[in-house]
Amino acid sequence: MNSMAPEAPDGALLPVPGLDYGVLDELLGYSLRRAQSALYLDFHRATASFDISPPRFAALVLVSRNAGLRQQQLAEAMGLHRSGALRLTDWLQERGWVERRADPADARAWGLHLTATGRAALRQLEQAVRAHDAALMHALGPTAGAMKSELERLARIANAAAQADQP
Amino acid sequence: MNSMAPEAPDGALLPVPGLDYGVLDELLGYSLRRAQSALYLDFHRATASFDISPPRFAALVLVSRNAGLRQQQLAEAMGLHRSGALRLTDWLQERGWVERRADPADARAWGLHLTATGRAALRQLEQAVRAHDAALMHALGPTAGAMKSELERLARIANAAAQADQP
DNA sequence: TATTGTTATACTCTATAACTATA
DNA sequence: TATAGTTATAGAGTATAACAATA
Repeated sequence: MNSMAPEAPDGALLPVPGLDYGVLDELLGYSLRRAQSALYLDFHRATASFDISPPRFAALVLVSRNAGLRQQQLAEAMGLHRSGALRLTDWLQERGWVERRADPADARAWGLHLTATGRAALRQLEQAVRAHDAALMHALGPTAGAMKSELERLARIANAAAQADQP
Repeated sequence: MNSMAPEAPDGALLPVPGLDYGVLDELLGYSLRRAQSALYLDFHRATASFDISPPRFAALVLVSRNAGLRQQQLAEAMGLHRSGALRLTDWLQERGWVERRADPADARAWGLHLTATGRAALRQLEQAVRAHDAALMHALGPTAGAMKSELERLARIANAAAQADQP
């Protein structure tokens, strides 16, 4: 294996015949985890020629579509602490894909911008990721669109539940 | 915050109004990621009084339902490298929830067993996790069962896609 | 030779805490 | 006083590689 991509799990999170999964088999959450694991492995396969990961890809897209984005905004968009957005930005900048420019409106902040190299990388990556996703939706068949909507609804429901007892 | 639970993400992976998500909004994979993020946060909230995480809970359930499980089998069931199963087992053993006993059939292997403390912890945890999951399924409404089946189908499809070009 | 487990190491992804500069 | 970013540190969750003991 000579890919430089981040380490993927060693194997699939598939039910092993003969093992008793107890409550796990009854949980919606565990089904979601199994699906997430499988999609992550396939994302990894589809982007194996790039040194990328889902959060790195998402950050690249967000910067490309929102030129001048600040690190704090990137953190909010990705559900991260600001220190996490900083590390992600460092990584993208080291690869020459993103640059920090002074923000004219606030001397504390950086505006993030794609470089020409970053735009070229994103063009290729986006094609690979779109193909990977389209293949999955095609294999799912006519219910794929409904599934995507239901996942969005589930995300809203679970976010509301998670925040219900936070201050 | 005085929970000892592992660090949860700082915030929700929710769409931020005014930001352009580009291709991300079109991807089934990103919808799944948003749902997974929200469920993870809610799992964390539901188990905040325990020092637990989804993989630790899954490992505890697997050991409880398959007494004498070997570390290698735990790794396979969870899609991990054997070194990951070792660390998970170390963690469960340090807390006194699981013990390693000599495997009578193979002197290289350990058989993993729940302790009385582990059984008591699992009883409480399983109750909290079941309640968390049932609340989500209830909020989803009559389509919840179908959603779970569709997630299982998606996992099978994506696993097949991921393995299609592996040797 | 192949398998089980261990040790040592490394990298990603996340956090917290204490700090600086600016608002 | 609050916010944007940085630095230093930590820990979970993964991996790889080299090793010992056993099959």
